[in-house]
Amino acid sequence: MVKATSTGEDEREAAVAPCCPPLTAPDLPAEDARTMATMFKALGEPIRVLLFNRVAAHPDGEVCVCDLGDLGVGQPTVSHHLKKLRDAGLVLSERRGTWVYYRVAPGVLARMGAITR
Amino acid sequence: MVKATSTGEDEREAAVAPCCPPLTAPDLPAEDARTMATMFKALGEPIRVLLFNRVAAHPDGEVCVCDLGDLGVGQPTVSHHLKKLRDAGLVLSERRGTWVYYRVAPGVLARMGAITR
DNA sequence: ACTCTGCATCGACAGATGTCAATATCGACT
DNA sequence: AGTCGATATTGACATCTGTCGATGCAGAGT
Repeated sequence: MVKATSTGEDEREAAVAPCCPPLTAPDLPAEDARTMATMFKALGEPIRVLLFNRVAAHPDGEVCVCDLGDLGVGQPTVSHHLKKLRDAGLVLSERRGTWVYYRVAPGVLARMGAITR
Repeated sequence: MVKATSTGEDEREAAVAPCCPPLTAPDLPAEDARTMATMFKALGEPIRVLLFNRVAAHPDGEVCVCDLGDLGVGQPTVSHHLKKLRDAGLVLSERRGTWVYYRVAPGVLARMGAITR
């Protein structure tokens, strides 16, 4: 039932919605600029880039948080960054028993690929 | 002679360099993560997305700063954001007489397109 | 030399952000 | 119920960031 860990309900960060003409098309609307900035901002941190990479590159399409410990920061910090990625709409999380799994939100990779198209 | 307005010489922001396997490839090196985060961070602001779009989408391949005034913030703020884009290696600037022109730095669009490849 | 115009820089300030230690929460298992 | 392990949340702190007004500076034109 993939409940997307409703944690970020009080975080109005304008998640990464349907979204956006290419960055190189004329007259990008201000609203699209905000949407794109939300996505870029979420990835504007080395640790979050690494986290997203671990999630996106995993063969199973998802990663257990318990496998994300070796990034040089503490557990609360990892959790904090995962929340940022969630609030930006880049990843979804699901609790299964003791562990929590993260996956890339649908459409995100496609939208990234469309940035320069 | 495109001098790239040497203003950002004291800003060690690790510009966007050659750079990087796709975000979706396994085991992204931490250094590449830092490089990519630099790029994302620079675009993690609505006004900078708009500025970059104005530059990237312009038919002449460059834009005069004098044509970037209608973004809802003051002139010093526009200048500040342009500097961020410069320091991140996303754009180059050149003074010609009274005006300053910005263009997308070579290779930047290609690297953006390669993010999901 | 003086003035004007375009853009960059400086100084200040409020608000956002990354980090950690401490604590809470949620499941699983006795 | 009670404990334990895995994540999330809270509170505090230092640092970073966006914005503005004021100022500096370079080129053009008089």
